[in-house]
Amino acid sequence: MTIKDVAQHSGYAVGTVSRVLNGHPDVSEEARSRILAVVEELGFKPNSNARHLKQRGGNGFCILVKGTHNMLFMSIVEEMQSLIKRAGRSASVYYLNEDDNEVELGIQVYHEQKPLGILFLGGNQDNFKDRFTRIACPCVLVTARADMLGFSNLSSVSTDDVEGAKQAMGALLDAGHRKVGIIGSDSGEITANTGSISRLRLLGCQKASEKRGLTFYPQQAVASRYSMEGGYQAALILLDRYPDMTAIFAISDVMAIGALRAIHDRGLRVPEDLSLIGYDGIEQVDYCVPRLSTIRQDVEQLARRGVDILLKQIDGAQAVHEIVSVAFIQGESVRTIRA
Amino acid sequence: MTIKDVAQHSGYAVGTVSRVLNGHPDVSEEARSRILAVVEELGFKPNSNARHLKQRGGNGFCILVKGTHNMLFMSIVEEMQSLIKRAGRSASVYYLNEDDNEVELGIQVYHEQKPLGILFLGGNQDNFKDRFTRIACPCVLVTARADMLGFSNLSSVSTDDVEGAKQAMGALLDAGHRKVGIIGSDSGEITANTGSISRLRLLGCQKASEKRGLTFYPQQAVASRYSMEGGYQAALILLDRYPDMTAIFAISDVMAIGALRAIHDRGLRVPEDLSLIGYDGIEQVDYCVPRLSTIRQDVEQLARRGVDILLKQIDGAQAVHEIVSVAFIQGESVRTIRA
DNA sequence: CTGAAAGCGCTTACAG
DNA sequence: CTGAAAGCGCTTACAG
Repeated sequence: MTIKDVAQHSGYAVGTVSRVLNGHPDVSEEARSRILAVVEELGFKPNSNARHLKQRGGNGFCILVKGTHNMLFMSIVEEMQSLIKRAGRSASVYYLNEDDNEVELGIQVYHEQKPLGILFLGGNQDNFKDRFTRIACPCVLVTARADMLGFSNLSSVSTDDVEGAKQAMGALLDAGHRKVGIIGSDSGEITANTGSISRLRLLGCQKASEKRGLTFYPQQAVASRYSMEGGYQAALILLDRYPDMTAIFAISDVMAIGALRAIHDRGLRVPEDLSLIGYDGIEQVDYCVPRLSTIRQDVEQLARRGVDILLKQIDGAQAVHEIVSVAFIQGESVRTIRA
Repeated sequence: MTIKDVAQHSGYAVGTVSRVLNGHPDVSEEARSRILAVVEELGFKPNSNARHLKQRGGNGFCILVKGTHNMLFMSIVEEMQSLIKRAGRSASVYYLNEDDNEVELGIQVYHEQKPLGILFLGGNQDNFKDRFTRIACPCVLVTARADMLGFSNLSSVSTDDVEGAKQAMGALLDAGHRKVGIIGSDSGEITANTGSISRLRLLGCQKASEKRGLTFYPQQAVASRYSMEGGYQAALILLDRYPDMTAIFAISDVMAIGALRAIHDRGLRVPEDLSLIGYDGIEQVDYCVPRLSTIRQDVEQLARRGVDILLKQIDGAQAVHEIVSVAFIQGESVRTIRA
């Protein structure tokens, strides 16, 4: 069943059928209705491979998600899909592991699907630096910054990780905590010149401390994967290492949830014995006992701005770099202690 | 950058390049290495549209996931992706809401991508009954049954929902509970002739009760969405309705997690005041306080069998219908009470 | 407004 | 083992 059959059945040439199918204006009403009738009758569906071969490229978006168990990303994907649908386009989603290279997958997808644009949820600066030049379609990196990468076809929408962590750490410090353990994901040098989210958040911790005239020791931080199990293990390490610790800041909620259980398993209680604060604002924190305090990333904004910017870029706009604000969410997991 | 460029640079004809690219055996080692070197050097990527045009259809799989926040499905998808990759194929994933029609999306995807096969994670019998005939490629429905649907290109891999629920309910009854509330998703008639997972699980509850000479009242069950919030609200309703209830069985873990918080908010404790058991075996139950007892669905088996069956079907095998066993996982959320 | 024809980038019999 | 050529199903200048 091809366009040729439709041509035959309708008495028109394949070119005319193609024009009707693509809604070109220069076709007679008669031809249009006759052909459409045949299409309907035969149940004809155009072969998209053939179509795209000529049109050089697909008409959908790709969303590459780094981290298969990341609840925050899940929510963003969901939101993005409905936005993309509303814009009359389609999207296919690819997942990859935290440790895999999203840019390599991007290159592959770019060539296989020839998408209109790609949305990266999460990403590592180094991967982009190395190989992103291989991707020539409009792209947006979401939740991580890309401004200092300087690619003309790569925008970014991120949250202010330094500020968010500053707020989280600040909340603990202001509640009187002085011995704060941190569950991070990366124990490299703390600097703003790197895109590592973990480091940016550690930098926020440092700033919050210094602002209050306190010293921040990078050694307070333990590395962990972005998972409940990772948080669980990291919390155990912290508990062993710092017996006088009174609070933990986990740089993601899933880690915090793991930590919550670890603390419980050590016979301690949150917040009575130990305060705990997470980061991300995933739905699940509201169902924890105690409800976790956290820094909420605005899922809706991240999704909306990401899709919006990509759409504009496809229409020829320049790459832009936006930062979406974060908000402190008060839970039940932080106790105020007296000096 | 096309296969033609590679041919030119390597000094071979396009046909030979194509054969190398596709791993055909009848190429000299010399040609192979020379061509591969050029491919590498030029960074050539074949145009999959052109490739598929000839091959009549895509070479990848599609995974349609019903429910964007379903942790169980997330895990299955993850597992499937690595299996598909290992089989030398690719997969793109599409998410749709719990209430949307997966078969309609399937039809769309079927025409747009011409996939080798489609994996449905979750699905509603009625949707399949109505429109599945429009999909002509091999398909597998995972976690729901399709045996009584009788489509020749639709296999299924499911778990024994009746048996699983029977075990869950049985565990509560054997622990001495007599007033058991149920959080389901569907309040229709309980029968085995429907594919509704909720109803099958309710049927399991009924069987567990009757086996012990107890009467089961469908009114014990309250409907809920498959979400934490749904479970939270449903638990509140149950708590109001059955003040003498001593246990709750939620037919999914996410519902159970919501219920856990609801019970806490009513000033009750699990398992001291109320026992609780979930279903699915998602990772998160292990980090709850208390750790939730649940029925574990074998994610790995579901994924492995699903992909396997699809692969075989693509090679011409008939549709099959398999059932993967479930296991009771002992947590800390069920208390034994004396009569 | 419509048709005939070239061409998209690849695969695959068919010769040799 | 390799090349030349036909053809996959569609789109789109180019004529008319």
